[in-house]
Amino acid sequence: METITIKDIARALNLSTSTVSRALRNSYEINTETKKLVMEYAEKMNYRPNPIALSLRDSKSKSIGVIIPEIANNFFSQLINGIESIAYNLGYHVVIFQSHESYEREVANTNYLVSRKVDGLLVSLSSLTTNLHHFEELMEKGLPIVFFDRVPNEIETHKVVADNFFGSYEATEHLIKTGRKRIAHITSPIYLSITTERLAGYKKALEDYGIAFDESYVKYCHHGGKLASENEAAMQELLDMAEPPDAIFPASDRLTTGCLAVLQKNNIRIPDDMAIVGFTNIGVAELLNPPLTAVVQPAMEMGQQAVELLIKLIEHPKKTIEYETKSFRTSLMIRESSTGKVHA
Amino acid sequence: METITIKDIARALNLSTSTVSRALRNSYEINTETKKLVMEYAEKMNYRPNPIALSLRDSKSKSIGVIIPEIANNFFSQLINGIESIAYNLGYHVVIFQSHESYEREVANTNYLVSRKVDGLLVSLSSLTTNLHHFEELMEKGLPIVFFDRVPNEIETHKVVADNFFGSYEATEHLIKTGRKRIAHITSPIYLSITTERLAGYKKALEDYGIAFDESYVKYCHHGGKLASENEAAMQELLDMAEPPDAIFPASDRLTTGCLAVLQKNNIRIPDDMAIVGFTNIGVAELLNPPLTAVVQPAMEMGQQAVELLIKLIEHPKKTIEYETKSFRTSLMIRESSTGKVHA
DNA sequence: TCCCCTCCCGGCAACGTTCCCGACAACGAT
DNA sequence: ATCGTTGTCGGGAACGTTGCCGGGAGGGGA
Repeated sequence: METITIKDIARALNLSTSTVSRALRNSYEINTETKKLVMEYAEKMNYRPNPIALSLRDSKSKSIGVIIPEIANNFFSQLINGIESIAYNLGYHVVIFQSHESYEREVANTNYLVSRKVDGLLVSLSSLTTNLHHFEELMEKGLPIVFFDRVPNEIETHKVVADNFFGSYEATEHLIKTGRKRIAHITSPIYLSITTERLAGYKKALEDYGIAFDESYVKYCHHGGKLASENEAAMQELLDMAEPPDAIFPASDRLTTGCLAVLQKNNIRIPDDMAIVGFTNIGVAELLNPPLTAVVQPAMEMGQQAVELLIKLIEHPKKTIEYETKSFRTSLMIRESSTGKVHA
Repeated sequence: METITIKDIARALNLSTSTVSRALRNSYEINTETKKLVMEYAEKMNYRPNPIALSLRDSKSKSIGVIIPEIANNFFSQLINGIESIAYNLGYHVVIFQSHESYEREVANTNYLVSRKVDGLLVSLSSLTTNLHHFEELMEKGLPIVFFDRVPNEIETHKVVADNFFGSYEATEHLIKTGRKRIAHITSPIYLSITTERLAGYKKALEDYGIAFDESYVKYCHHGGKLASENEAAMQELLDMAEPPDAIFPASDRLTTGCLAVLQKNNIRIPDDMAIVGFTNIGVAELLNPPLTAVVQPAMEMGQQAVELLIKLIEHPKKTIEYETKSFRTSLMIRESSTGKVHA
């Protein structure tokens, strides 16, 4: 691993390290020929500045940390693609951590990333996070943070979200218009921003169409791995009701597939006995049985927007900026799970 | 971002930095009381050693780089979960990069990770990589690399793979035993290890059951995004044959969903007109239409094994080790896409 | 001739940490 | 009293880079 340093170049060319450094940065106070000499030699020896030394010097790492609940989820992995494409072009390095829906791991990851001197953080909250102290502290210390998807109300900074109210309204409206009366909503814990927003859209649609809101048709579940049974239990409760729902609207990727599995296991015909519309970016929605109607978020664009805002924050820290919340429209992809056209 | 350093502690306690450093490392040559004093003060002030300074000092970063074709793929994201769980416990930090099936990006990512001084690399080759020079060079310089899934024959190091031959044999055998005669195989470019191994298993099963191998039933496609049309074209060629196949065996996640989409678009009944078995870790296989028979790889375990081997290599570099190739058995999950039982 | 200014370039410190090399006191042994 | 030992600690260098300061050579103007 003998990497060449500025010192090596200086020694080889009989110059000082300062001169070499400035020559490489194309400083005006270095003779043109000297610059050429240095740059050609550096090129020849394949010199690459040591980013660690640079980080130590001016405590900047040209890297940003991303904390998400989990990677194995289409919405988040698409979002990461968006983040990476932009960050890469702007010379930033992306470090990804998963909270696995655990508050403790979220805190641990945050601390780790900060000790690694990331220049900023991109965060989507874990479903078990109620205490935001670890982020508040960092923001007070001046570390730029941009939240996306699951964002905290209590913290003021840039945020990037989908128009959850609209997406949820549109989905619910669609179910109503296709004749459903008893629409259940399975969603995340109530202290998540996406939960309240989607719940609100759901309620508003019911209200606008004169359907009474029934709390017993709403179930709150965690997303996390071990808690998948929670999802199943909630579904079972719904199915066991005196008047079970005739449609279900799960509010996330994980919940959607969970619901589908339970319905399939109980041999419930979709959409005949139960319509379903998922708030999900799952890639194979049209290959499902039946093809799944879905509220799709522009995940890639959301990732791009988030990282752009973050980098703006990093590179212009002085500017006391108006923090903004970018909202992206979702799109409703109507398929058979909610309409029941042909059905192979 | 005023973080406390060893110097601050030294100044506050009227000691030298050396003493503080040794006290914190619990060195035997420091007075017990002094140690206690230092450690308590450090604890109180929430001192955390600066990993960047440490990296600079002994050019180790306690971090490992992962280069994979893409994250938005169940096999790889499960694998990453395995990698992270182990690495985290062993005090290593995981940096993930996607090659997006591009040779250029693979090289760029490799260089970047190396310049960031990762202690080792975990790599699954892009489908367009034929030149391995960038990895060979690093290995000569002493950087530990472990390959997984798509591994190069030409490089000697630890490797972690699925038993692709077996998985492919078993899938093909299953199709034969359920009465299929003309089994097509859609796979990756031939210079990928997984391609040749899976192809070999496929051929062997045909041979063992007395079915002649027909090259025109094998199609080679790239995985990458823009090249999805390639997959579609290959499928169409198969369907347009004089004697089209009665079963299809795609060799990866992406290819499997691609094939399913084409079949659906052409209104081909599965499994009546065409059976399908996918070499895929897709999470919703049983929710597909129809539920998909799949060769599943123990992705998480493979990730764990790979990172364990890598860290062993990193931490015991002197030991001239016998390089080993760990092979994991796949499991065949039989569902309706290949059997055609009930079919809602 | 003297002075000042411009053009180049080198020396040094600093970022945070550890390691090597000493230094000095106290103490027992000779 | 002298010497080596042990127990504690400090000083300095080093990792790679950049910024500040300073300095010499050469040229132009008074």
